[in-house]
Amino acid sequence: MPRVRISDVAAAAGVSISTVSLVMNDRDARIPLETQERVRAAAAATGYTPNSVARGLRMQTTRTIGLVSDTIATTPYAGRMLAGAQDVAREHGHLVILVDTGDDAEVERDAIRALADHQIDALIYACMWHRVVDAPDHLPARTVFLDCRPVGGGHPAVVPDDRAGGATAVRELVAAGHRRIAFVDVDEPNAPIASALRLEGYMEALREAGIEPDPELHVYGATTTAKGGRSATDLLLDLPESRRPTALFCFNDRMAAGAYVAARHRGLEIPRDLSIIGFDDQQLVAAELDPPLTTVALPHYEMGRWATEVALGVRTPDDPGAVHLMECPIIRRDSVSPPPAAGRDPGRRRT
Amino acid sequence: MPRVRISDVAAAAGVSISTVSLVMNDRDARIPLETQERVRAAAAATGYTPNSVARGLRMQTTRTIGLVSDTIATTPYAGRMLAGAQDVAREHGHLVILVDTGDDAEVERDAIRALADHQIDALIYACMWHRVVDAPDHLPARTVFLDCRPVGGGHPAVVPDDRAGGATAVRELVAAGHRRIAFVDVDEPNAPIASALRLEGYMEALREAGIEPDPELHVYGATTTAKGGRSATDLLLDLPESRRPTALFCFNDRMAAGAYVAARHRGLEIPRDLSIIGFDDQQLVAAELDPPLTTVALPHYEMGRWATEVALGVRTPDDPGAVHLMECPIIRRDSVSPPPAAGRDPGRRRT
DNA sequence: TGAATCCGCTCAATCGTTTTAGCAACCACG
DNA sequence: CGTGGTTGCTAAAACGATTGAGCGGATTCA
Repeated sequence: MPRVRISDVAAAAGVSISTVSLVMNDRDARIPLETQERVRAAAAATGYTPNSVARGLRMQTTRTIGLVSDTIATTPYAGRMLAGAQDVAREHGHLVILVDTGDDAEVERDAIRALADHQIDALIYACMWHRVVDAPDHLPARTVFLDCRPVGGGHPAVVPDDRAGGATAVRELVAAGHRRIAFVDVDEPNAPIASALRLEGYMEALREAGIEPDPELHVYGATTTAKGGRSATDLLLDLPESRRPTALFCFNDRMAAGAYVAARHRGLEIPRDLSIIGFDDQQLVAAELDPPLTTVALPHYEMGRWATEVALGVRTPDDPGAVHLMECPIIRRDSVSPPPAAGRDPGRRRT
Repeated sequence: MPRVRISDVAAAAGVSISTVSLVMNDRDARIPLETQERVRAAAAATGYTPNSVARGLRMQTTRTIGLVSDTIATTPYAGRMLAGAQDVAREHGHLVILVDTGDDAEVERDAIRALADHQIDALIYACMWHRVVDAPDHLPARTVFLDCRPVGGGHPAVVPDDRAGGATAVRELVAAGHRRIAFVDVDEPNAPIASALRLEGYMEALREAGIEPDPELHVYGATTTAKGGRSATDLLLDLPESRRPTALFCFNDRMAAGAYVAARHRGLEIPRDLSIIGFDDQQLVAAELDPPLTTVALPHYEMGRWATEVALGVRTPDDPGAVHLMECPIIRRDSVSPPPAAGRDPGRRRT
């Protein structure tokens, strides 16, 4: 059976189409309550709900927002951004049209055009991880960048405060009493921008604590995977005992997982013999590690909310030109403890 | 600046709106090439692309599909289903409007209505994991179920073939020479339907191999997490040596990860002393485990494709009433080997 | 008493397309 | 020269809503 239209309601209520529209959107206070009741009753009886396409054409607003991303929806990393975006959209009666481009520029261009053709009210341009992007030319006026930042600026953007997050992580280790703190970094040809930022935070926190950074303690893995973390950690643990770190700040949780296996292979117990802190708070790895990993969370949900709120115009950035930095909170689990007492054998063998 | 409309193109080309529409959709062969060229040139010059909302109103098809799910997009488990759905949608010029309901029935109802109001061409009702669902009443005619199946039937549905997948896993272990194969199951109050199905497959493969199922080897964890897997595995490894299994088929990869830690705590080496096979092929866990886990993959991507293809009408199910079962392929990594030679000490200590 | 205001509603235009019916000019044919 | 068919295009009616202008009657006010 076909959808019921406003004309059906009008017929049922014995009034004109205009009247139905007026009462449904209560746009005209002059219509007496009795008539209003009649119209509402007819609408309810027929099960009428307005056709959003027709309304979209007339009103020039579709109550939809587009969200293009490289691979957010289809990879397990940043889904919480979507949750934030969707929640805000729902709260304001909007729907979100999602396109994952798989990082293909042509797909992306086509997608943005298709979205514009569909008259989306706003566009969110999102990345899976913090990047600075060379954004396409013809973006809608209402575009906001999520977890990335356009080279030229010109649109609101929100990214995690990786620098501050790095500092937070290192401060946590300092507070536990560590002085020899390593940074397990990544050495990819195009390392993520977060790498440099977290390093800055690391340096900052060391400086704050009056610790002289030891270049020897800044090591690199080839990739951001467990494998990369493991090989980098091996470098550290190969150091003579006195120069070895007592704590590791790993670029991310996966690398931290690799650090766990490197430590375990030498019979080191975490956190007794070695404290480890990660970054990202990836549930599947951080929470499942043994012991569960203390880490700094990427505020994906909050960033998704922020971006959508400004896209919808319900929030205005303090400084519309600037990139909004979102705080990365620390998630305390069980991989950090005070360093082994100086001079004590860190324990070659498990009991 | 406002969008360019078809009337702008018509003016630029010096023809009527009808003509422009006709050539853009090449709907009338009678228009001479010369005029066609002129129109196309004008369209290109002005940068015209048709307004999909207006077209949607006129054509009664919006070239969008709705995808409602419990929490697919926002959790790291089943994102590949989205990838499959999106790829098919894109291949056919469609956009997908995504709503994660967070399993809230009211949100779900509202979302389905909102999608219907937006005149989606088809609806995909998806779940994060294989379930049989009590689907809402007023679903669009074109609805297909993805990774779940409506109690009453009535719509096409696709789910993984968990039974066959379970059999595949166990056959792999049998082929490696194992005879004492345990099933590390889950004992949640409402255990996933996949649990019973994979058990069936387990039984089937044992029977096939002429192995008498040993009830002692069917153990339960409290949850589908690593913790659950670990405690269930402990039960198995507490068994006297002669009754202990040489291989574990774990309900999923996370439980398999738990089995790894249980084994490691007893100094058992995988796969030398104990073979382990998982289910789901969750990248973040299966591939990162040490050694990488052999597992049976959930065909998320293919299911997403299938569902979307039938939703779009480009594929017709062989039996439209039946639930389509999608094959679960085995992913061989390094956690399965032949059992330790009979009588040999399985090795209490690492070398 | 005449003008102004209010009441309760409806008319008709509009949003930007697609598509059917058909007009005017021309040609061919008997 | 009338008829019929083609060619090249256009007018106008949808699609389903929203909304400003307006209409006829009753009431109020000067």
